Amino acid sequence: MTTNISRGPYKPGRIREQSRDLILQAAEKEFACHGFRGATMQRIAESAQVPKANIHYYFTNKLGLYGAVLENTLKLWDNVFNELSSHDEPAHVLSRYIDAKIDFSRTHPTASRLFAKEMISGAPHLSAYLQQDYRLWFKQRMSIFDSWVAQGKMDDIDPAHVIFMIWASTQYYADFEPQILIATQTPRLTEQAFMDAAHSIKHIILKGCGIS
Amino acid sequence: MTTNISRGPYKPGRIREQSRDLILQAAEKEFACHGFRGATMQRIAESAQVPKANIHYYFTNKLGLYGAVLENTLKLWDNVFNELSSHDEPAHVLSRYIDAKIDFSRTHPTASRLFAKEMISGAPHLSAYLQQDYRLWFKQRMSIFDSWVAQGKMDDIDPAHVIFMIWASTQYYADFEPQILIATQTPRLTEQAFMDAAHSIKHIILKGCGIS
DNA sequence: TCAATACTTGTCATTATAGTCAACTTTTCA
DNA sequence: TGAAAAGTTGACTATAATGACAAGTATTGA
Repeated sequence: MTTNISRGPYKPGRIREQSRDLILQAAEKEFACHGFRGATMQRIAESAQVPKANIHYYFTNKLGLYGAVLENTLKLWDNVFNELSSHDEPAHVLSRYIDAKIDFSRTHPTASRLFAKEMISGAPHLSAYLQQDYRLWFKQRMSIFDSWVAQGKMDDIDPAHVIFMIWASTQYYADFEPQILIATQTPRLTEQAFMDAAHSIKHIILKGCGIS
Repeated sequence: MTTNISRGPYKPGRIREQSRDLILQAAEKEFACHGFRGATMQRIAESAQVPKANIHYYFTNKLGLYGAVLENTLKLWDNVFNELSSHDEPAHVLSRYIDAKIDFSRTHPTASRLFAKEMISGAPHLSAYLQQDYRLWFKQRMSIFDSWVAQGKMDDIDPAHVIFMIWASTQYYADFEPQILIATQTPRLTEQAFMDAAHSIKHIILKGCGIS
């Protein structure tokens, strides 16, 4: 960098933040596509258009970089998780949640894929996260479903499977995009395609659970 | 090998077949866990308990080995694909298909994960396959669904999304096993757990599609 | 039995990868 | 403005990866 024109006024830590973000973005793509082992620092550097040594200035090593990428990604996931709130009718709550999940698949496909790759590999770097917030979240949402069942607002289905079905169906549109594109013979997934998907998923899940 | 005791009578090509299988099995695990780039020939060799050079005797190179693994895996997939037949009532056909898919997730989790990893990476090694059999299969099944809709046997839902939902929901139990185990607080997925999953998925899909 | 074929494997060459380092440039702030 | 801090980067090292090869062993069938 020889100029500071397009960056606004300099503040301490500002360059740091920007460079880190640039590298993190490139790393997310590379890790999502090739996994932890398959990704290379050289390719990440090329993708971010910085020398490889620059990455090591901001991140201790490959694992540290991966950890930072994961941390970034988990923050996004948490936001979507929290869309599934309790203080409402099941139809409304689930509709909102499915919409939010599909929207996440549309706007953050690489984050979804990164998470999926990590899971398929046995989640070796996510145990800490999964053991804490995630389990609590899951437990709480399960009890919401249970109360709906008790109130006769939905069929008596194991809530876990309902949640898994929502997760699976919505993430599919990010993770398995190539398969969908070839099946549907379209060059890319349009916003309309995501809306259609959300509509179908909502129809099947709500009606399938006996929620009116 | 110094003996032939446990192998039965020798026939030309028999050793070849056995050694290839041994290596292919180890390779499937390694590729499923770490992807093409992340897998190493050395680890595959150790897992198969053969010297690395032995792998190169049976397979031209890493890509050739990966191709052989993929080919093996796709044969398994095709068998399950063909479970979705047309000559029956939708409830029966879809039930059978969901059962077959869940059964595949239970009995061939690594095959499922291998396929998932390949898809998430953009399916760089599957284009040939996806462009041929797969598209035809998909088209044909879509028209079956369309006829069901026309006959009033199911709701007017885009069949593509129904198929994607079935694929996503059933494969989830193989691909995202760690997430499920931690959520449900169980050490492993039992056969009963798979049966419960199939039951819930069938309930939601069938009822959700308005199939009686 | 024995030559031909099939299979095995230790060793090596080449390349690719993670990570280091010191020299250099840019930015800050007193 | 100028010294200190922050950031940049080319060149380097050590390690780990793919894959080649030749010398060996086992198996076959005539």
